[in-house]
Amino acid sequence: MQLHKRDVVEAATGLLDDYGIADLSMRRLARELEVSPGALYWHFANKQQLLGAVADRILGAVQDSGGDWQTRIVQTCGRLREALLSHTDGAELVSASFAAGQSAVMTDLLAVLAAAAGDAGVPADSTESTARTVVYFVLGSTVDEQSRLQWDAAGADVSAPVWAENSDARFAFGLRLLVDGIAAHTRADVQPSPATPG
Amino acid sequence: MQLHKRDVVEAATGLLDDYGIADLSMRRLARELEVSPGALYWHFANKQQLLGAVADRILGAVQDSGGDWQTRIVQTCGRLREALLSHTDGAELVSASFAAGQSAVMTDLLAVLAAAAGDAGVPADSTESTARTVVYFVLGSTVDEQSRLQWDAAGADVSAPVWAENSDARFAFGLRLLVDGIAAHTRADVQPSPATPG
DNA sequence: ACCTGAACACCGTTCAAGT
DNA sequence: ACCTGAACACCGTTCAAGT
Repeated sequence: MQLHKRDVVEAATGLLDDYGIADLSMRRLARELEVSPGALYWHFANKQQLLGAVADRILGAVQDSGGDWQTRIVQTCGRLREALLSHTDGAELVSASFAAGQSAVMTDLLAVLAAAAGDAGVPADSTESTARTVVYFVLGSTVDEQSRLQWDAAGADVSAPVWAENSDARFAFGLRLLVDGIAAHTRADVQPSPATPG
Repeated sequence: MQLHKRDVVEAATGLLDDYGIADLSMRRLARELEVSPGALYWHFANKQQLLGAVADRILGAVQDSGGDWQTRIVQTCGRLREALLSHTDGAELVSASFAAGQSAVMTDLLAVLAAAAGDAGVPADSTESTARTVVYFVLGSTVDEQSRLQWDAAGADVSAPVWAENSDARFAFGLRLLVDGIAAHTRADVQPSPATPG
């Protein structure tokens, strides 16, 4: 029967979960779907685009939450991290798709974070920089965390749980640094930086 | 004559500068050096390790600077960014090597930033998280900036200089957010976060 | 000690030709 | 419209054998 975009993305996600990003190749995916490699190129222009679709599938459940700007940022980032951690190499895949500009959901998330920054009082011409800074942190730290996690799982290291227990706290700390930075940059009564004129 | 590690790294850097990371393959590098592909594996265990050596070459000029903690962070990050931008796909290569734990210089930089955070008054058990958060920002934003830069250079887009003029400011803004966050987290007279007890 | 030659087991992508 | 078959131009890595 006919091959549909959704089947391809689903199979790709399965391959990712079971074998990791290194084994997620167009040829292997085609084999899994029992089609020829060329068939995939009828549905997707190239591998990057297909990976972008997988990224968006992974990020499906991450939407805007209510509350004040701090809550919105913290919740969005927390959900983003959870989504990445729930798939093998999820952080690496989404990170690459984001860098390649192939994830529509990441673009949406950027807008959500920028809006929160706006509500915090960040000047309009800096809300996107703010949002990107937050995203760089979440992606960077989660890639790190996940590579350690998976390395430990493979090696069956005894000291693994120690790392794992700290990773929540590490993430929360970095995120708070950013939220506090946004808050500081926004309060008129605090001079944010010695070099700032006015 | 004999092939030395340094010659290999130098040739790899040349290939990177001239053709980008996608064309920096072990086989192509071997061809450039007029040796067989297998020869490279006498000097380097694998491609990751070789890329790590290239990363460290790129980062050679980034050391610690004097001054107070804010100056040290800002200068270190500025030099890091400059080093990355001065090689084709430099940010992407160093980012990958950092994630793979193959860059000794990035480890040193992390220590420099952690020390600066300590001087700022960040508790000892959080200086590394702080340093990593800063590094995630520099790598993430510079990967972004460089991909836009190189895309514009390839397309000869007229609106390219507009982006370029803003990228210094965008980088400075994100970095200030982090520095302000560190400062806020450190001053006893400012309650960093509503949820913080004590 | 250092390198060659040749192999192994793969890649992404294209495209004429088929149904 | 959708897919096959086969090709093109590559990869990273290993390893017996040579010098």
